[in-house]
Order: sequence, then C-alpha cells, then structure tokens
Amino acid sequence: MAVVTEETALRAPRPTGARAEAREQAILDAALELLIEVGYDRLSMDALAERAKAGKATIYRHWSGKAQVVVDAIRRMKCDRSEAFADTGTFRGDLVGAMHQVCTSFTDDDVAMVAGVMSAMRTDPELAELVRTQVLDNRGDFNGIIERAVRRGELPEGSTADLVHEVMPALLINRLIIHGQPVDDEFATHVVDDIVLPLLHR
Amino acid sequence: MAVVTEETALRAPRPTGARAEAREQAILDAALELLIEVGYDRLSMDALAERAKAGKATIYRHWSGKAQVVVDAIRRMKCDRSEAFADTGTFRGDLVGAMHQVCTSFTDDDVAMVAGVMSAMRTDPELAELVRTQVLDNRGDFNGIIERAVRRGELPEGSTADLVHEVMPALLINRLIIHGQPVDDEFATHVVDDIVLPLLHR
Amino acid sequence: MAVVTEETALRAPRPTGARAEAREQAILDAALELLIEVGYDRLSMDALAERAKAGKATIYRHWSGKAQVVVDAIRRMKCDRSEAFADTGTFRGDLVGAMHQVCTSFTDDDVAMVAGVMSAMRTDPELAELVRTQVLDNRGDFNGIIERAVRRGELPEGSTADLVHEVMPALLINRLIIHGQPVDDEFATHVVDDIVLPLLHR
Amino acid sequence: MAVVTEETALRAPRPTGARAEAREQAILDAALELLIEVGYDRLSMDALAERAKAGKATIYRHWSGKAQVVVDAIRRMKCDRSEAFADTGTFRGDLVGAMHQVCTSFTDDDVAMVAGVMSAMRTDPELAELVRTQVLDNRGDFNGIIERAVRRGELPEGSTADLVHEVMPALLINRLIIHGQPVDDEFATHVVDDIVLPLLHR
DNA sequence: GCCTAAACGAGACGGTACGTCGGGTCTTGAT
DNA sequence: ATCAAGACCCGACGTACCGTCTCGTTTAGGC
Repeated sequence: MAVVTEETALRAPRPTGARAEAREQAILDAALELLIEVGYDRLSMDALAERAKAGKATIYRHWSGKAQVVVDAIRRMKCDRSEAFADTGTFRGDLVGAMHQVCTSFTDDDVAMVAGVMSAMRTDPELAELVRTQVLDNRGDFNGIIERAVRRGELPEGSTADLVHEVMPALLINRLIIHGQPVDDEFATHVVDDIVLPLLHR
Repeated sequence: MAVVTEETALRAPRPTGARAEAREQAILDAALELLIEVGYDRLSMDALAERAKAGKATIYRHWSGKAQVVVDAIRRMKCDRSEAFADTGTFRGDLVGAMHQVCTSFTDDDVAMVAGVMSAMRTDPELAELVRTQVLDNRGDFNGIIERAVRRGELPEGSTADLVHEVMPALLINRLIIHGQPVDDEFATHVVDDIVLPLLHR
Repeated sequence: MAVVTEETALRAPRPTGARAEAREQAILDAALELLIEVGYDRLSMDALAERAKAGKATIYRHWSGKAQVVVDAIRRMKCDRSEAFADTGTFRGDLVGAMHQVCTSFTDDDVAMVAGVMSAMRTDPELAELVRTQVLDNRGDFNGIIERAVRRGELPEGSTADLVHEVMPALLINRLIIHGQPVDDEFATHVVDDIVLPLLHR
Repeated sequence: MAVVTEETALRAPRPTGARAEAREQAILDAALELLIEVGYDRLSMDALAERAKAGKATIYRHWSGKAQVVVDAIRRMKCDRSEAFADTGTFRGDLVGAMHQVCTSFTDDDVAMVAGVMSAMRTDPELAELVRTQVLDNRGDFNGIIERAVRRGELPEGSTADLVHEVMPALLINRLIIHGQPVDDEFATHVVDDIVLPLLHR
C-alpha cells in the first residue's frame, strides 16, 4: 500500500496538465543529474534551469526552493531497491548474501548525493526523511532472514531484525562517507561475523 | 548554501610567528562566536573578518575557505576533548559514563560543521582525515576502560576496544546527522546495553 | 589610483528594452552625482550600485568597468551649455561679457570631474573626445562676436575666432586645474585685454 | 641652473647617508622603469618594491605615497631640463629653438604622470606646486631670449617673458593632455608665429 | 479553427557573499 | 641600526548565485 505522505506543503500551488508534468519531469531529471555530478551545494538553480531547458520561473512555480526540488528529485528516484534476499540454507549464508547485495547496491552516485545533501538534511526534516527512507534504509528487509533463522532454530524465538537495521546502515554510512572506503566483500563478511552475528547470538 | 568549494589542500601555506598566531587565534575565536550565533551557512567571511578585526586577505592567507576556518576553529575548541574516562568500579558503569561523556561532548555546532564539510570530505582526504581524527574519533579512548575490565575479570584476556571504536562513532553519526536525533542518556545506555556489551561479551 | 584597466571594448554587449534603459539611466545619473561628489578615483562601484538602487551585476552587464560607466554618464550630461553671447555694442564689451559667462559656467564640479577623468582620457580616446566636446569646448561660440566686430569695423575682414577657441580654453584649464585658481572677473578682463585683443589686433 | 625649491615638506622625514641615497636611487630607477613599462595606474607599490629590491617600508620612509615617488622619479629624469636656450641670432629663431627644445622635453611619461596626479593636485596644493615647478614650468626660462631680443632691438624696452610663461605652458598642456596630440615642430612654429610673436609685438 | 489565458524559455534584476588585489602601515629577522 | 621581506587592515574589485520579475512565445481548451 502506498503510504502517501502529505507533500503539498513542500510545493507551491502548481499548474497541472500534460505539459506541466513534462516540465516537472525534465527538471527533476536534470536535478538528479546535477546532484550526482556536482553535489547539492554546487547545484545552482541557473545550471538546473539551463540543463532542464526550463526558465527559472518555471522551477520556482513548481517548488519553493532548491531543497524542495532536490527532495522531489530524490523522491522520484524511488526505484524499489528492497528486493527479497535469497535463502541460502544457513543464517550466516543469508546474512553474507544480503550484506553483499546491500553493499553492491550503493553506487558512488548514491554516496555523492547523500554526502551532498547531508548539510541540508539538518535543517530540512522532510529532505532528511526522504533520504533516509528512499536512499538509505530502503535497501533490504532483514526480517525474512531472521524469521528463516528462527524457523531453522539458528536464532531463539522472538529474535528481531531491529538491531541489524540500526547498526548496519550506520556502519555502511560511516565507512562510505566518513571514511571514504568501499563496502566490499571483506567489509561485508567482517560486519556479519564480527558484529551482526555476535549481536544476535548474545 | 554554498558550503564548500573544492579544495585539495586543507590550508594554504601559512605564515608563522607570534603575530600570525595572534591573528589566527583572533580569527578562530571570531569564527566560533559567529558559528554559534548565526550558524555555518549564514557565517559570512566579511562578517568574520570584521568581527576578528582582520582583513579578508589575512583569513585567506591562513585558510583556503570557510569550511577550513570553521574546521580549525572547532578543532581548537575541543583540543582537550579526549579526557580520560573515570573509573566507576564496574565495566558497565565505566561504559555508561564514557558514553555519556562522549555524547554530551557533541554540540549542535559540531554536527552542523561535520554535515557542512561532509561533501567536501569525499574529495578532500586531508579534510576528511582531519575531521575524523579531530572531531569525530578524538572523543575518548576506550582502551583504558577495556583494560580495567580485563583486570577486574569482567572481560577475557586479549579484549580490545577496536570494535567499540568502530561501531560507536558510526552509531553516533548515524543518529546525529542521518536521523537528526539527540544523543541523550537514553541513547547512551541503549548503545551500551544493547550493542557494546553484547559485542564484547560474545 | 587605478583609474583605468585595459579595455578594448567601451561597453559590454548590453541588454535592450525599456526596463534596461530605465536602469541604465538611473545608473548613469548616480554615476554623475558620485563623480561630482567624490571624484573619479573615489567613485566605487559598490557606492554606485547602492546609489542607483541597482545590483553590481547589472552595472557590469551594461558596462565593462568603471571608466566605461563614467564615459557614458558624461556623454549623457550633454546639456547644451553653448548659449549665445549678448551684444554689448563694442567688441571688448562683448568679449568681457562672453568671458564672464564662460568663466562662471565652470562649476567646481566640472573642474573636479575633468581633473578626475583626465588620466583616463589619455588611454580612452572616446572619453577624451566626450569630455572635450561636452564639457570643455561646448561653452560658447565666439564666432558671433567676431562677426559683429568685423561688421562694426573693429576687426579686419576675414578675422576668425580660431585663435580664441584655441587659446582661451587652454588658459582656463591651466588656471583652474593646474594652478587651482578661480576664473574670476579679474582673470576674465586680463585674458581679454592682455591676450585675446592683442592676438586679434596684431 | 637647477632651481631647487623647498621640497622636503612633500616627503616624510627621511634618513640620510650613503646607503639611504643608494636605496633612493634604486627605487626611483625602478619607478621610472615601471612607469614606462606599465604606466602610472598599473604601477603598484608591491611591484615597485620588488623591482627595486626594497621593502615597501623603505619606500614609505622616503616618500609619502605613490604619486610622490613617481613625481620624484620623473624629476630626477629631467633634473637638467632647464638648459639655457641657444642664441640663434634672431628673436624668432631663438623662440622656435626654445619651443622645440621645450616640446621635445615632454615625454609620454611626463604627460601620463601629470594626468595621473592631476586629480590629486586639486586637493594637495603642495603636490600641485611641485608638479608645476618641477615638471611643467621648469622647462626653460624665456627671459634670456627676451633680453637678447630687447638688446637686438627686436622688442621694445621693458618687454618681459611673463605672457610667454603664462600662455605657452597652458597651450602645451591643453594639447598634450586635453587633446592628446603631440607637441611637434609644426605645433611649435604655430605657437611661435601665431601666438607668442603677435602677443609680444602688439 | 480561431482566441484567449495560462504556462513557458529566456534572462535581467536587486541583493548578498565570494575570493582577489592594491595601497599604506607595522613587525621580524638577518646583515 | 637599518633594511628586505612580507604580514597586516582596509576597502574596492568583478563574479556567482539566489529568488523575483518582466518580457515575448508557445500551447491548450472553450468558443
């Protein structure tokens, strides 16, 4: 079920119609491109207008400012990345596979975009929420893996994925953005063996 | 917003001498004041120069841009952050005390600054290193706590603080910047009880 | 001093239209005011923008630099100062009256302005031409006086005002700018009796 | 003969001695070089100090500003400008020779310098006096020519050079600075035949 | 199939801040 | 003790970007 959050507040009263939507899409596409290319801070409205072959007034007719365009652009980016994780037969196998899947789903563009938008997130809760839900957290649901492990008897009854969902994204972000290091297979197995499994097997 | 212009070197080749240091200190003091008064985004170099009774050229002689001045200013603010953690008699007590100490050491300005320079960190390894070592990681050394716990017999021989130093900063950053939530006592005890202790007691 | 930066083109490619012209006029008006008030050297683009209630970018969109704005401002100043000289009945009377008229037409502002742009005139022929024709030479036509004198028989047939137009402005400029002395009635009669009349009566 | 007017007032209290004079000369030489190479406006004190291998403080110890250094530099260039005018045997010959001598003594640098300091002359009477006496008027004394002409009987007893000294510099300045035209031989003979001689022969 | 009104591109505008440059003053270290 | 070297304050420079505001020009939709 689509959880439609209230989104009109973010946007100016806007035109409707086929043309309007075409312009909107062109602008959002350009915004995403620029966001990835130069980052949030150096994304200028002039450049955005030029890239989208749109007038600046058109942009401001649709959104009330830069943050809002970018928010919308990121929201449109919502290809559902949350694919199901494969069943490998063992809990650790499932975890390693899932971690690998999550890690490889992060592109450099993702990281650049998140880093670029991070400062704006502090003052724009809606942007922050969007980035979290659409870009960061939406990478996979570990609940299925946990449930399978419980069924197999590898984890005690009542085990949840909460801690995984709390710790794992933090570790990824920390490594990708703060330390600027890749999230490769070595990292994935390290996280699984040294952190996730101990936490769940305590 | 215009937070960070791309800069490879963190600081320009800078003058030395007593006068230079006096100016540097005056500028950094003014930077801190302004940072607190108006925030990073609205901190203008003109205002900084005026507040510090310095010429803008002097600022740019010492630093290559706004982000760098602010990083330096904050570094000076917390040069003594890495205080020893008190011995409370128990391992958990030590951890909770240390976590509390670390958490309260993070001001809003710290978070704003880190968020502001985050995008620049991706392309400026020196800046990244500086922020990591001076602002993020330099909050406290948990090795003493671990050693005490080993001596008390609360932890097995050979236990190290490595995992703590890997996981804890990531959790803090994630909460502060990504989720925009405060790192309060509740969070501190949660991290200690649900994550750090299980990890070390596996 | 920094009077003139090298510029091949007098003006930047400029916008057209009613709005543009209104801004242009406001800027040129402000430029003239400031030119008179503080002189060319101390006329800053910031002050000009503020006075004209214009953004600096607007000024630079229309002109490529300070010299060019001032050139244009002076060009627009072309109120025709060349009034006819009264017929007093005698050649000397006409001359003294005309000299008085010319002398009193020079305000301190004129002198300040000419002195201010003099250095720029050397490298900017168009500015030089403008200042000459609009500010210096345009003070009065002595031909009528000469013709009347010829008709009265006070001067031989074929007398022209050429020498007057050559010598008199030079003397005025010399006295006003080089010697910084006023062009008062005493000076006027001195010029007429000791220089102009002898030259024409040779 | 060099008419040394009081000139210390224009300059800061200055050191004396062999080294001081050596520095002074080096600075003035460099000033002249730069004046010729880049002109007055783009002659920067930094460049001057570097060229002269002198500290800027040394320059400001000797002179009170850019205009003064340049004035001094040019003065040194033409300390012997006021040569006696040759006796050609006739009054007109003397005049033409003298005018030629005076005209050719004006270099482009002279004109640039005078134009450059002209605005300052209006508010700095001392500078004005210096420029007038050292650069403009000090080009030659016509009194000897007049005296010779009186002795020859070409001029009446009691003739003075006053009018020549009043009119001629004004014409030169007018032509050089206002009209930006050269003072060549044609101009020299024109001034002599059409203006100076008629004025003296009235 | 026009005709009007909205939406559009293009980009000028007032502002704010940027980072640089040059003039004139002041400090430091070497000679 | 003097000087080169150059850091310093000040203030102007010319540029970039923001968000607003005209301009003419499409483009729909109601007649």
